[in-house]
Amino acid sequence: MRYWWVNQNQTYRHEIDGGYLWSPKKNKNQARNQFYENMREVSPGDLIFSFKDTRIAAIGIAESYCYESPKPVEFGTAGSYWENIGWKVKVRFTPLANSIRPKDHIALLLPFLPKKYSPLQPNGNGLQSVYLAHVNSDLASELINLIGAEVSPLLDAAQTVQPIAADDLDFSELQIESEIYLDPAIRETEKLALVRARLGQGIFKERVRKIETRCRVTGVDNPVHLIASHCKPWRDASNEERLDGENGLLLTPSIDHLFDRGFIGFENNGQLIISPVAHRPSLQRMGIDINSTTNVGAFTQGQKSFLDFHRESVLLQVRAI
DNA sequence: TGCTGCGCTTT
DNA sequence: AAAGCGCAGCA
Repeated sequence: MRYWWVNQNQTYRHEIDGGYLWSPKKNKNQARNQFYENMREVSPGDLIFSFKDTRIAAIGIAESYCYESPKPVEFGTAGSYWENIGWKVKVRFTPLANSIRPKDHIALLLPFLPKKYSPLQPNGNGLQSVYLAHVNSDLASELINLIGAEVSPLLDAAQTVQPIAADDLDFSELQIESEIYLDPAIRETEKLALVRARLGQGIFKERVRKIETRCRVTGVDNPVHLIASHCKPWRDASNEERLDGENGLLLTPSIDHLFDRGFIGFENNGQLIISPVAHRPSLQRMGIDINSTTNVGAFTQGQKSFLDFHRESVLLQVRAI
């Protein structure tokens, strides 16, 4: 289990009631933001300290991994400068009776604050620049001690969390699909091709097959068992990119799932990347060698640019700068 | 609501 | 070095 700290002054009510965390992917100026990147490394069962009005007002238990999701409409004017597509994690929050004020205990906490990306200033005040900060286990123990007995049942609950799937991904894709159907500017044949491309079939798959011959991970080469998986996801791509053969890999269904949801990825040199949040035993049962490094071979120039997007925007891993 | 602040990234 | 940015804190 890992521990996190979330600043929720502006969105506390929405996120607590809605049972989620949401962040943009990038700053307004497209700069990288470590506190948004951290969303990608949350796992079901992680414990989240919710900070609001100078206090830790609630504790959350993550119930899903991170996934791409549109900005919640209920935010209204809060964070109006945030881009429309961001990261979401499902969380069950429990408000605290003893909502401690970290500043009152800063002498105790100070030794455990990290040098970088700390959620607190040395004087105990919060920081506007923080959204989701990592909390090391020493700091977490101190906070849990200060809050007291009401944390125990939450810690127990965290041990037995049943991970929830990212159900609103389907919803937003179906929304895009109906927009395609209604668009008079798209020919009927292309509409069909675009819809089939979402499922990794049709013209898109035929185009991918001109570049790829087998599942890079399992080696399966019978097209019956292969799905054309998008490197730049269908929901993020332009219509042209949705049908671009360079934007696809032929994968068996379980590998397609792992790649689509960011549990695995590929370096441009062909090296398989395994996300730190992935459940290793499951990956092994899906036929991935988790004990040694795997190289799946070279990619074309076009594939590399789509794989850049996948690592940057889908893979559940905080990348080095 | 607006003013000040700090830690971080980018130029 | 300097500017830009952000789920803070305070009046």
